[in-house]
Amino acid sequence: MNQPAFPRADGHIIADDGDQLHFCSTCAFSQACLSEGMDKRALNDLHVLVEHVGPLHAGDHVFREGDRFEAIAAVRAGTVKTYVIDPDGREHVLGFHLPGEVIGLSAIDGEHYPCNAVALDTVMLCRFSFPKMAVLAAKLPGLQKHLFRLLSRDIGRAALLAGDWSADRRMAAFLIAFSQRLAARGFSPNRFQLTMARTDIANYLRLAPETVSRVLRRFQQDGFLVVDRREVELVGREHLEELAGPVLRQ
Amino acid sequence: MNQPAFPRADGHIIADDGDQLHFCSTCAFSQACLSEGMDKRALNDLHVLVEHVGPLHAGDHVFREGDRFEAIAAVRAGTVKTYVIDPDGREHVLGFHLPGEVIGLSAIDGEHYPCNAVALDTVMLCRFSFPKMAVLAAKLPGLQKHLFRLLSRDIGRAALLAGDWSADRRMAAFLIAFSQRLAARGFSPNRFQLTMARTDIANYLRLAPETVSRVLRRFQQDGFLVVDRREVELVGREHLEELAGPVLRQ
DNA sequence: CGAACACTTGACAGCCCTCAACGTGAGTGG
DNA sequence: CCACTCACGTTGAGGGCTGTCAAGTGTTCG
Repeated sequence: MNQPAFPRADGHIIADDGDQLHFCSTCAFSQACLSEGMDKRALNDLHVLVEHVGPLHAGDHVFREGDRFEAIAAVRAGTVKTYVIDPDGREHVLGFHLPGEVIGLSAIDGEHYPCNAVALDTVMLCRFSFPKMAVLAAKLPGLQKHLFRLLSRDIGRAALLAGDWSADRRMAAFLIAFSQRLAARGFSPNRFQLTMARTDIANYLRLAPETVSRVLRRFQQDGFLVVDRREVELVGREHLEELAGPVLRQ
Repeated sequence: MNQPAFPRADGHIIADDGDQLHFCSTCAFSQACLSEGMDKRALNDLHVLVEHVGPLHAGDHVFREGDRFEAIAAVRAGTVKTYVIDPDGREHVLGFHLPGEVIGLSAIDGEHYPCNAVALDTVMLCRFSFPKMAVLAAKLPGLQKHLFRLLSRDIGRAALLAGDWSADRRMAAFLIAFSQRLAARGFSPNRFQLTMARTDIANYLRLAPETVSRVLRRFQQDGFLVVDRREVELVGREHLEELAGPVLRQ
């Protein structure tokens, strides 16, 4: 029996709400814990740490730069953008976080969050006190290993888009990576909604919004992509993958 | 009594060699362990994991992309460069690792190292089996916490140079960050040797080698810097820090 | 001493940013 | 229902930063 803890977010990507005895199926931790053969008691230890948060609405902040770091959170539904504002007032987008992904990891080293996290649409979160989770990780090798891997993965991910790639390659890499992450959660890989504004994509890819617009138009003219406002369809996926290959190292 | 396990690397930055009972004073782990009040037995547990490696010479690889991941390593002396080669044969430098810093963390998520690591000069390492270290981390909360922080720190560091900064800002940020890291290990902050080639700096900063050369020349003309081959002196440190500020978020 | 390599310097071009104007769609209030 | 507003997105013109290409200089090492 599934007893939602919060109202369902209409029209937004969400898998399930979990309940008192089960984790959300898309939870960043459930897989790790189940596959590591945790016993029921151990699983329950982790489960009681979960604090469901939400729904947050577009523009609501999950945390702000400088807030005291206490918890990491797994996105359960919606999209979260992490960003910083530089001294000139320019926004730098650090990442977009989809259901099943974890935010707040970069705050572990320090007392405070080093960036802002804002909901781009209706967002539901599973919040975990990090100190408590660390204590539990010492008792559950599977959980510890999973945390290490999550952290390690983000190091590699951050290095990805850091290369000096052309606007075309960066845009293609963004689309392919977004598609792959959606597919991993069971959503359609070739037709999906971009939940963020062009400006956000631009600030993430280190491009001007105008350049994002122009590249998307050219992709469409060349027949790789169909764009309708924020909805995209990857028609010529092979070509996009070829462009993205060097960036994503695939 | 200090009984070196390996010949000292002449002329290269090195603090001490550690011995059977003590860690190297610059070791990435010793601080954490000591400050967490580990008992002697615990400290010894960690100590027996250490495997001293070296000396490696310029051009020797610590590991190569695709090698099976087994261990992380703390640099004890010298400089290690991590890099990947893209399909077009271009080299992308992911980072430079100075004494006291740890390499291999990005490999934790996966069976194999995702990049190459090569010695730029004479390098000494302390090698730690990661599986064994993880087991120990479950017993030593201080060690676990330290590992989490090391990983978290690298996420933030990777995001730093990812921004779209001018060549001047990137170069200044590189110099200031390098200086700060040297200073943290007790070396001179304002006069030091760049242990890597201009091309390496360029591949790290996503610039052409010619641009690196031109920016350094201009910095010198403007009186912020004195450059003699690979030796640099930060004369106008304030101005460099001002340039680097937005990049380093300081 | 010669060769290979690292580095520097200059000329030129191209990618992408900036600036500006316009189009478009969603939400709002009359 | 419609006009209005405003944010978002698109399109065009022009320029600047930095990459590319080429040549020359300096240094190291066999």
